[in-house]
Amino acid sequence: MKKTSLSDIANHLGVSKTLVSFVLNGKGKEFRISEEICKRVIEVAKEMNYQPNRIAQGLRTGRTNTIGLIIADIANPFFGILGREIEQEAARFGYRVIFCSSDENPEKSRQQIAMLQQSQVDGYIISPPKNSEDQIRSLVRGHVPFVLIDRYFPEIECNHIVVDNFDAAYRATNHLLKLGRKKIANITVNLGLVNMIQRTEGYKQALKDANIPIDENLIKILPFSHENKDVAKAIKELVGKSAQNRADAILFSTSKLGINGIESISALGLKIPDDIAIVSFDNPDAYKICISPVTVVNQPLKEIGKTAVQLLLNEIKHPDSPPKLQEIILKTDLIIRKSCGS
Amino acid sequence: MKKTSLSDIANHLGVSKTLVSFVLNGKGKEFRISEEICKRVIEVAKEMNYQPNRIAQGLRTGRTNTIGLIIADIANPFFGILGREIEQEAARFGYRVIFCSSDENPEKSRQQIAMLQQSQVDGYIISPPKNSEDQIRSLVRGHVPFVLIDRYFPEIECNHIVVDNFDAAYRATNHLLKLGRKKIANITVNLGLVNMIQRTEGYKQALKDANIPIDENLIKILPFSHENKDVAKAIKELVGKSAQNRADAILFSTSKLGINGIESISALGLKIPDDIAIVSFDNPDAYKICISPVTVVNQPLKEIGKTAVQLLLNEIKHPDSPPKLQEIILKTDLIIRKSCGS
DNA sequence: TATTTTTGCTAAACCGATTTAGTAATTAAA
DNA sequence: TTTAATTACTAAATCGGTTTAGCAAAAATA
Repeated sequence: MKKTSLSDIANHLGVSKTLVSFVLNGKGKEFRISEEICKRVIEVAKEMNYQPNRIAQGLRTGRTNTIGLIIADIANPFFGILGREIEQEAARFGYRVIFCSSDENPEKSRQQIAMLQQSQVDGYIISPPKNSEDQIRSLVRGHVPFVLIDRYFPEIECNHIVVDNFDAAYRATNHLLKLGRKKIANITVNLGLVNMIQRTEGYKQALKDANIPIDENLIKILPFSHENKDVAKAIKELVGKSAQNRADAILFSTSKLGINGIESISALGLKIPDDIAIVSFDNPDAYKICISPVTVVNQPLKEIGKTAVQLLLNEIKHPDSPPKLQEIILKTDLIIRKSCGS
Repeated sequence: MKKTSLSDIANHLGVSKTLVSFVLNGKGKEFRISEEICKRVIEVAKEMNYQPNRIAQGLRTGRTNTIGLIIADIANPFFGILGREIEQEAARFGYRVIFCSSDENPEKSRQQIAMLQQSQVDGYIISPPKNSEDQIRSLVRGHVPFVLIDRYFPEIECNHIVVDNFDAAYRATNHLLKLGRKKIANITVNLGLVNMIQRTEGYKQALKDANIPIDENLIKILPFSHENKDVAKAIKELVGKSAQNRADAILFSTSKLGINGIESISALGLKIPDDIAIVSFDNPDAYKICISPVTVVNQPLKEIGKTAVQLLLNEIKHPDSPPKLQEIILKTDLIIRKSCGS
């Protein structure tokens, strides 16, 4: 019942384990092992159900065929779908993925990077939390292959794959403007990361270009660890009875905000889109079946995941090639449903 | 910039790497290394930013502190949340998790188990697809630590953690009966696994106990890889205009079915709960904000995940203890919202 | 004083693969 | 016939740790 090792096969055939290793790595020709022996080795390996010990392999070669993935939270469908794509693409190339949820906590991500480093992963795909710049910089210094996704730090030169958040928010806001909305609010979260900031910037620019003055009261930046009640409060301030400058539309910067927001809007007895129009980033199932299906900024998750893996594997395979770093900015698409009226 | 190894520390201090290993493993006392040297070693290890090579450690000790997780699809929030709990609990005990999505495909799960075996994982947490009995049996034969979650094979004796699906469906159906529904349908999926079968059994039993004859036309078993249109067809047959024996309630056995189902119901212009009441398994966000928030069978995902890890680690730590296998059956709770009327 | 025990430490084997350097036997070339 | 080249293979080092067995010096005991 014990596992079969290279030596077991070698002993069984009366040859050296060197030979067995060569053959099973497809280097039989290269090292001119006779056809006959090659065949026997492969045969016996199958018979004895030989499974190479990747840990031993990894120790010797320095490559583990494993990549480390650090995202905010795998339970969040946004990262769930992204994680799935990454897992799938990695598997295509024979790579395993160790998943880590950092909860946007830089201390956690620091520990996770250390853990992954000890595990000798070949590279990292990271969605870095606020205040993790030093961690990323130390990866750069260590010449460790890695790719950032979803966000990045403008001051650190490194591979990253993100969407054009400015453009996405601009277009979403414009969509609301075109449908006649004038008092457009933005509910976002204080992540302190470029992606969120750019969303609000895009929103502002669209208003500016439409000659609508920006009303800071219509921009609600919630604390990172916001709960339902925080969103409810923001909604009340924007569209509640006592709101002075009632909003007629809301752009939600995340789907978590949007889902909570819709709950609050319903609780206030308001109708979407009649009383209030909404657009949200991300495209969870919830938006397809809710009271009034939600118009969303859809991110190309499949492409982000695939590209991240490909970029990373390219780095891994060419460790000392000229460091032509890649900044990939993908476009989003606006899926128009019923939440903005027509 | 090269990584620090045990030998580096040893050389730097002019001691043996044996000593350094002892000290850093907290065995200084046990092997009576002098206080002074212990202190120096720890000091220097920190100074040189020593990170143990877990791969080398794993090779020697035979334990990698890694567990393999095989689920249907990490992009599915049900498994996303479960995966998250497992990752978190594993991390508490210093374990990493390699995530694999099998897509309910036994060939994929077979490959994934082989891959994980080669990676020398210490144990497995598996949500086994249909027709993977042989794979599970071979784990049993190999005395490999593992725990099944969400489903299991009644004919294979092994650790598993599931919910009482029969009871859950029974109670959900009863809830509909108490609210006066008579023609209750069940839309489920042909996974061929006990969990789904028991849901339909619980549903049937509740009807029997209420002296309502079972109408097989009201039970729609969709193919595993069902799409929106399959659900739409089933819905049409149950509540469409030309339906002869119109259903007045539906129990959805998964949230994927339920979400698609609600879309179809809306498309037909029917109102929930007036025209049709619904109850669904699982508790995705979507159900909280949809037209009429959905009454659901909520599974204790946190507990399933935590318990699975604890059970597994217990197995891993006591490899040859009496194999007192655990069959853990957790209760679900019915969260009552508005989709059944009142 | 001689012997035993304890203290503080190290050498070397080992885990299971890869890889470098090399060797004996055969064949080809000079 | 001698030398060179080729063929078919192997021994041993290596990766970075852990672990077993053991050794020299000091301390304790007889």
